[in-house]
Amino acid sequence: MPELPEVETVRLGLLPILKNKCIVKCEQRRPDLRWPLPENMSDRLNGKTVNNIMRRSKYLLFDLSSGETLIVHLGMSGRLLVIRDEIKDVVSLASFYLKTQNYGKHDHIIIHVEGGTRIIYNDPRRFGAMDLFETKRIMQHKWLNHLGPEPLSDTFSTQALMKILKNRKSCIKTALLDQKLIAGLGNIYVLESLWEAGVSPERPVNRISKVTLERLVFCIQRVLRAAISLGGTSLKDFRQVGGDLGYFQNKLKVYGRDGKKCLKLNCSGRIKTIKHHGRTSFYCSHCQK
DNA sequence: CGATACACCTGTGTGC
DNA sequence: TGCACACAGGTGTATC
Repeated sequence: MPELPEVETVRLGLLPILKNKCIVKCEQRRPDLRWPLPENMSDRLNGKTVNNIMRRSKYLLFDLSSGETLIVHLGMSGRLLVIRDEIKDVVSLASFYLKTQNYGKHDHIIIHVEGGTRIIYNDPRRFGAMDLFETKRIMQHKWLNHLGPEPLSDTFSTQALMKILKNRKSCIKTALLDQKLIAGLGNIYVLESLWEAGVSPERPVNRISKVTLERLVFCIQRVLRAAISLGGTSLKDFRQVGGDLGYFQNKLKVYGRDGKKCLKLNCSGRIKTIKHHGRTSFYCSHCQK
């Protein structure tokens, strides 16, 4: 679910709350998410300060004062939510106690930060994952070491994309979803970018001109930037850290618009769906070639 | 190596 | 109302 813009939205939301703050307690309400949680996670987090929060692809990287980095992936349904507890008097102390007893079914990990703030990791499907790894070698971690360029960094360009796609035979949609070719795109933003660029998801990568690839690079970056600026896309599960929805779902041009009129200027087509490898593509066969 | 099928989970919506 | 089934933003692994 959360693609690059959603993960970046979470990062930006957590940064002012966690940067240079000390973790005072970590509650684990189950031993695993998609995989087992890191060994002794509580002990390795307690008393550590969050120096910074970075992002690589769809992974959040919490740089800790211990020399380790906490890696978090939200999977399909993961959320990080901030709860601010203000303990001022006896009444709030009582409500604080009540709230701590009142976690939801899928609140799996609760990180308490100095000052009474809690970060809750909630994930119904548990496709998310966490790990702790030495910060100095963080990019060698098995979840990160094969990732392609960040689409919003200067390592990504038409030249880079041409090189990445060279000698491939797959269709462009499959290629753009492949994290080792380009990092951070998922089903929504791949389809939005392809619509914007006028390229069919089924177009074989070896039959795309340089000019078209140039347009595609531009469209990918434009869509991602626009989505980040609106706090990501909330179709179902995604929330910003304060619980607010993102707003980019109101700007989607093809995703989820099956049977509706294509929004491209002067295009008379209708949005169709096709299945690739178990994943739905939305596109307009009239203006996407 | 590249492409594909499947697995991991729960919640929700649809059709009967 | 109940039940079966399809489907959902992701990604590692096994297989050819």
